[in-house]
Amino acid sequence: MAKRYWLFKSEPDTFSIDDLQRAPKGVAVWDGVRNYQARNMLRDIIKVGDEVFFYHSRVQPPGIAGICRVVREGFPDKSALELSSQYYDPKVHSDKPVWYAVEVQFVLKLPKIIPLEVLKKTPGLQKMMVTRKGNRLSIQPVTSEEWKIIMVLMKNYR
DNA sequence: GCCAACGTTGGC
DNA sequence: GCCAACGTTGGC
Repeated sequence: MAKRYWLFKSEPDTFSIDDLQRAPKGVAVWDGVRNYQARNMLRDIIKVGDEVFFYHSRVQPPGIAGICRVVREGFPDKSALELSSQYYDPKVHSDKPVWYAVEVQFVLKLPKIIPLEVLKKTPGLQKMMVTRKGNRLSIQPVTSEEWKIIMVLMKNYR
């Protein structure tokens, strides 16, 4: 099976690449995803070893902040059951999970974010979800071609 | 902080 | 099952 690549969005005020780097062993649960399309990818498609661009949204500038790797495949997102969690979902019961999480491990942090504006201008990246207007999906597939292009771009940001 | 774009909800 | 209303995302 060919290796898969992804882009995960996070608001750094909630969870940033620095938070991931500081976590024990650089490992953290990627939870709180409450969108069915993203859920399906977390539950069914994303596998251990897949590589992920860590994207910071709702900051200036938004863009790719680093890389992480999937170390645990889809499992029920417990935050949906926790009343105190901002991700609590009253329609979820423990015997029938609705939402799923994965675990990721820190790989690298870029000294400088690769801004969305640069991604938009880079040939070969115009079809990426993240560069398209109005896209809100927080878990996005990235093609191996796009991954390669961004890895080359990255040399200017480290 | 604004607001366009999108996903979800719920009345019918 | 349609679709208007609503809530959320996220760039700007």
